[in-house]
Amino acid sequence: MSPTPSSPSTAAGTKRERRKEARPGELLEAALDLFVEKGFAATRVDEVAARAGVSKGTLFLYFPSKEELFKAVVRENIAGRFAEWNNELENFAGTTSEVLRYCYQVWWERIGCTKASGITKLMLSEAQNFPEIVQFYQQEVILPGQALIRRILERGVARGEFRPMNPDYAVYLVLAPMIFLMLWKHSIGACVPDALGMTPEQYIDMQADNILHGLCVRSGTNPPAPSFSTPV
Amino acid sequence: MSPTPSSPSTAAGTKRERRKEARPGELLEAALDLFVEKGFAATRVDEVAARAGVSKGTLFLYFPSKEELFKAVVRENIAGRFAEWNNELENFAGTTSEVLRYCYQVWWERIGCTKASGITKLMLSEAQNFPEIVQFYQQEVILPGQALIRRILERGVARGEFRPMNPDYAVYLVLAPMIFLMLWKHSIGACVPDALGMTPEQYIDMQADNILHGLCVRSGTNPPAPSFSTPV
Amino acid sequence: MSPTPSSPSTAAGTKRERRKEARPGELLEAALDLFVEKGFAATRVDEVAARAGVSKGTLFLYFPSKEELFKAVVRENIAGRFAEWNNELENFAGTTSEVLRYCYQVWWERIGCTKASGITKLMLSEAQNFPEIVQFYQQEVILPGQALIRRILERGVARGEFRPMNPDYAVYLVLAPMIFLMLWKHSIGACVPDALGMTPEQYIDMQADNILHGLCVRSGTNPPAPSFSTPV
Amino acid sequence: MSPTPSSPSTAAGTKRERRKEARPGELLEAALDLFVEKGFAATRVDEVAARAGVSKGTLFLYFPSKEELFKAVVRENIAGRFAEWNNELENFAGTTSEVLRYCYQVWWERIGCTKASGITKLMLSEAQNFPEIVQFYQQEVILPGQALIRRILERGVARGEFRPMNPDYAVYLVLAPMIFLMLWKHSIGACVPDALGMTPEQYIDMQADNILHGLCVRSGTNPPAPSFSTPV
DNA sequence: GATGAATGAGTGTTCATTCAT
DNA sequence: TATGAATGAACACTCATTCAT
Repeated sequence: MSPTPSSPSTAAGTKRERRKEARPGELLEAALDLFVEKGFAATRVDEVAARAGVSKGTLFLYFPSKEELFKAVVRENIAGRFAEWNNELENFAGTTSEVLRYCYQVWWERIGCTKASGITKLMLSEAQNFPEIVQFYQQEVILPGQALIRRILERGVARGEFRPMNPDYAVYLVLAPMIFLMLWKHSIGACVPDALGMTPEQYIDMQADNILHGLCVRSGTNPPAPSFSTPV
Repeated sequence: MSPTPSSPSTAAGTKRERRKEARPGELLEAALDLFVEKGFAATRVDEVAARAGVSKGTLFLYFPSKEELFKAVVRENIAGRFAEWNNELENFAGTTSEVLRYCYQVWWERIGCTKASGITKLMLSEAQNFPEIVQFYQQEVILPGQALIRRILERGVARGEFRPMNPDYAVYLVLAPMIFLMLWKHSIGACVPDALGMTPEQYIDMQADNILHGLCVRSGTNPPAPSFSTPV
Repeated sequence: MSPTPSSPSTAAGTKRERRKEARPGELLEAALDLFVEKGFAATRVDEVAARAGVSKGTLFLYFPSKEELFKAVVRENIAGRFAEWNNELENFAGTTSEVLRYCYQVWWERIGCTKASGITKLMLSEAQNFPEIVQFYQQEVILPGQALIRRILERGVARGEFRPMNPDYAVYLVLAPMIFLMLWKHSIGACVPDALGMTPEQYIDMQADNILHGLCVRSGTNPPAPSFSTPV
Repeated sequence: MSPTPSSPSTAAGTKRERRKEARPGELLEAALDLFVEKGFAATRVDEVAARAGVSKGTLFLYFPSKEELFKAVVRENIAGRFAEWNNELENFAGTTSEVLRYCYQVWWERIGCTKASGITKLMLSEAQNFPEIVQFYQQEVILPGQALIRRILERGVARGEFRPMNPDYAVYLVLAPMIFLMLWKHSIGACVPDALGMTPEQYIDMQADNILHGLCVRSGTNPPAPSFSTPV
C-alpha cells in the first residue's frame, strides 16, 4: 500500500535523491563563483559549502581536498566548447578578416564577458602552486585554442588574404589582447572600474583593427588603416 | 700607544653598522624573491626574514606590515624607476618607431626578463584580495606607465610619423603584449618551459612589428609590412 | 530486532550533544575564573580554552573574540541578573531602611563574596585600555545598578522615610562602600588577608548604619545613631 | 690647562653630568605618567624611554626590568607626605568635624586631583601581579594613612564631638569614599567623562556631610542633617 | 550519506630584553 | 655610559581537515 516509489531513472527521483545527485554540481558551481571572485587561496571551503547549501563535511565527502575541488572546477568549466567552436568557424563563409573578427566577438560573448573568463585568470594566477593542473590546462585548453586560431591564420594565408607568416608565432598577436582583457577585468578592473578608459567592445575592435592591419595584404577589400579616433 | 682606532664615523663603521645599513635592501631582495615565487598571500613573513638572515621581529623593525613591505618592493623595483625612464625616453633622438622599439627593449631588459616582472603578475593575480594595494599600484605604476607610453604615441603623432589616434586607447596596443608576456612567463611558462614556442625577443619583435605596422603612416622611412617568418 | 535506539531528539542526546550544549557554560566559567584571577589583558585565550577542556579553536567557535567572551562573562554574571533583582526589590515589603539593608545583603551574597566581584575590580582596573568595554559596562551594569539604588532612595523619600535628596547624587553614598569592598578584597585583601581588620559583614553593617543614619528622618522607628563598637 | 671641572656637589656639574644624575628621575617621571595613563601592562618601555629622552637600552641600565621600574615608581611617589600631613592635622585648631573636612580637602588638592591619585588606582589594579609591592604599600602607605584618620576620629571622641566608636572600623567610613573617587576618576571617568553626574567637590562634600552626620553627637555646633539637594 | 563540533598548526604582529658597539 | 639593532617568545585569531554521531 505504500505509494510506488517513482523510479529514479524516470522522474529524477525524490527531492532528496535529486539533491544528492546534484550535490557535486552545486558545489562546483559555488566553487567556481568563489574561486573566480576571490582566487584560490582566499576562498574558504566553508563559504563554498555554505553557498552550495551543504555542510563543510559534505564538501569533503565529494572532494578530498580543496586542491582537488579546484582541479574539478577547472575540468568542469574549460574544455568541451572547442569542438562546437571549431565547427562553427570551419563553416564560416566570408573573408578571413571577418572570421577573425567573428572569432573575437564570439569569444567575448561566450567567455570574455562571462564568469568563465575568471577561470583563465585564476589558472594564470595560481599556476605556480599547482603545476600538475597547468599540464592539464596546456593539453586541454591552450593547445586546442592555439590550434583554432592558427587554423584561421592559415586559412587567411591560403586564400591570399593574409601575408605569409609563421602561424605558430602569429597566434600570440591574436591571443595576447584577449588574455590581457580578461586579466584586466578580473584584477585592476574589479578594483578601479574605469581604469581601462574604454568599453571592452572598443578595446576589442581596436585590437582587431590593428592586428588585421598588420596581417592583411593591401587591397581594396581589406580594412583601411585604423584611425583609433575617439568614437564618443 | 695603541694604533689609532679607525674613527667609526669615517670608514663605513663596524660590522654591525654595515649590516644595519644593508638590512632593508636584503629584506627587499628576499621579499621580491618570495613574493614573485609564491604570491603575496602565500608568502610568509617568517620566510622573508629567514631568507634575509634576520629574525621576524627585525623585519617589522624596517617595515611596519607585510603590506608595506610589498609596497616597498614595488617602489624599489618598478615605481621608483619611472623618473629615470621618462628622462631617457624624452631625450631619445630618432624616429618614434625607434623610440617605441627602444622602449620595448628597455622594458624587457630591466623588467620583463627580471624578477620584477613577477610583481606585475602578482598584482594582477591577487588584486581582488588586496584592494588597497591595487590603489597604490594604480597610482604608482599603472598611471605612470600609461603616461610614458602615451607620450611616445603623442610624439609620433605630433611628428607626423603615426596616424592620428586617441592615445588613451592606443596605449593598450603597446601594453597588452608586454603584460601578456610577463604573465605567460610566470604561469604557464614556469611549468611548461617552451610552451610559448619562441624566444621572448622574437615575441617582442613580432608584436612591435605588428603594432607599428598598424600605427605608422606609410612612407619610405617606416617599417615594411611584417612578415613573421620563422628566423630559426 | 535490535533494541530501539533512543531517539536523539528526545532524551538529552549523545555524549557529543550533551558536551556541545555545555560548552559555552564551561567556557564562561573558565573565563570568569581567569579574568578575575589575572585581569583581562593578562588572561590568555589558550588558557581559558584549556581550563574548559577544549582547544583554542573551539573557543572561537562560540565567542568571536576575546572581548566578546568577556562581555558574555559580564552578562552571565552581572548584567543578566538585574531584571530579577529589580523584581525582588520592587516587591519587597518593609521599611525602606530594610530594603536598603536587604539590598546590601543580597549584593554581598550574590556578587560581593563571589568571583563575580572580581569583574568589577577588573573593569575599574583595565578600563582605560579597553574603552569599548567600558561603554558596554556603563550601559549594561553601571546605569542599571545606579537605577536600582536610585529607585530605593526615591521609595524612601516618597514614603517619608528618607529626607528629601537628589537621588542621582546620593546613589554614590550607597555605591562607594560596595565598590571599595570589592576592590579591597581583590587587591590588598588578596595579598594581606586581614588587612581590612574586620569581616566583610561587619564592614557592610557599619557602612549601612552610617548611610541610613545620614539619610533617615529622625523618628522612633528609624535606626538609632550607629555606635561602631567592636562586636568581637 | 683643562678647565677646572666644576665640583658636582657644588654647582650640580655640567649639563652632561646633571643630565646623567637626573636620568633615573626623568625616567621615573615618565614612567609615572605612562603607568597612570595606561596601566602597567599597557605601558611600553619604549614609550617610557622615549618620553624621558633616552634610548630603551638606557632604561634597562637603570632598572633591570619593567617590574622593577614599576616598583621604583611606587617607592618614589607614595610615602613621605605623611610626616608633614600628620603635623598639619595635629596642630589644626577647630572642631574635629572641621579637621575631617579639612583632611578631605587637603587630600583632594594634593593627591586626589593630581596624578598621584593614579598610583593608588594602579596599586589596587595591579596588586595581584606584584604581591611583594602590596606588602610594601601596606606598610608605608596604608597603615600610616589609616593611623592618620584614626587619630582624627579619636580626637573627636576624646573631645566629645564624635560618638564612641571603634576607630579601626570607622576609618573605612572615611577611606572608602576617597578610594572610590580616585578609582572612578581613573577608570570609568576617563572613558565616560560625566558618568559621575556631579563635580568631585560636590561628591566629597556629600560624603563628608553624610559621614559626619553619622558620627557626630547631636548639638548646636554640629552639622545639620545633610540635604543632598542639587546645588546647581 | 550527511552533519557540524572540534581541532591545532600556522598566520601577522608586538614587545621586553639583550648586547655588540 | 649610552645606544639602538636584533631578538624570539608570545599573542589573538584562522581555517583546512577530521570524525563521532
